[in-house]
Amino acid sequence: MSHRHTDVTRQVADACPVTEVLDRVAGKWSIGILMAAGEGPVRFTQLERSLTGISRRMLTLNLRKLERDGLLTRTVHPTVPPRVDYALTPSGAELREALLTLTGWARRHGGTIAVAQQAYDREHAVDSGSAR
Amino acid sequence: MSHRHTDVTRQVADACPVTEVLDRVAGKWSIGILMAAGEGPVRFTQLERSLTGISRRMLTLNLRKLERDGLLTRTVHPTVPPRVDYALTPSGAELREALLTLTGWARRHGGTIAVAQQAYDREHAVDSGSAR
DNA sequence: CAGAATCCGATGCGATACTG
DNA sequence: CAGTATCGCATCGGATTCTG
Repeated sequence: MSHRHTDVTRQVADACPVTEVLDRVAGKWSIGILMAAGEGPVRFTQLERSLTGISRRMLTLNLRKLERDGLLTRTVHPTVPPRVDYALTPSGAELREALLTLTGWARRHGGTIAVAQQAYDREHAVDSGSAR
Repeated sequence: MSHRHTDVTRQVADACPVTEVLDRVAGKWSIGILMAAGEGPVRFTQLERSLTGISRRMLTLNLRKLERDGLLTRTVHPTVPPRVDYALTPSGAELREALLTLTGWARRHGGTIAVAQQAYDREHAVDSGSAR
């Protein structure tokens, strides 16, 4: 992986820096992690339990990515057993605030969407038109 | 594709409906489309030009997905040549508002992130420690 | 406890060609 | 103009195994 910027995507990013930024929140877990980390310094296992269903692999990868983007800090306590705390940076905290607006919408319209989907599916199903 | 809810993910969605909703904004283009569609009724080609770099395929797929979610409407004018207008629904418009908060953050911190990444890469590079 | 490494299936997305 | 259909690569993400 390293630090490639997906060469092609870059051209788009030039015209729309927003897209580039959003790409790093696009993952399946990124947002959840930022949310969970907002409650203050959190440990690895803590996050693992908050994000029900996440694998160690993905947690680590996303954590590293967010750290690289300067959205959260990783503090290693040289104890035994090892202990690592994750906390949002100022930028990360601001992002989390912005995301709250989004999750707020999600809570308000989550049900609405499910209904809309079912209506759509009923209408666009293998339907012979108005047969029924 | 149809309407599978990725059985496993469902369990997570139950605990966190937010995740489920965010999944439909997670794509590379969804957000851009919602933004572009916010300016009022927009035509297919219009969108295609706004979202620099998008392929017809992805535009269509995302459009259909958003329509299915009840976030935008698709109006076909039976003329020749055909003409189709896309417009946000009330839900979609609200989502767009929420996303503005996010894109606002993006604009403020886009540069910050790039810097953070480079600093991170310099520090975590194939570095032999303090040799330098 | 907090990872790193590897394997592998599922999905995203782009390029291209065809259509009403 | 506004799609649809098919192909193929790249990335995402899960399961498993090994380590300091």
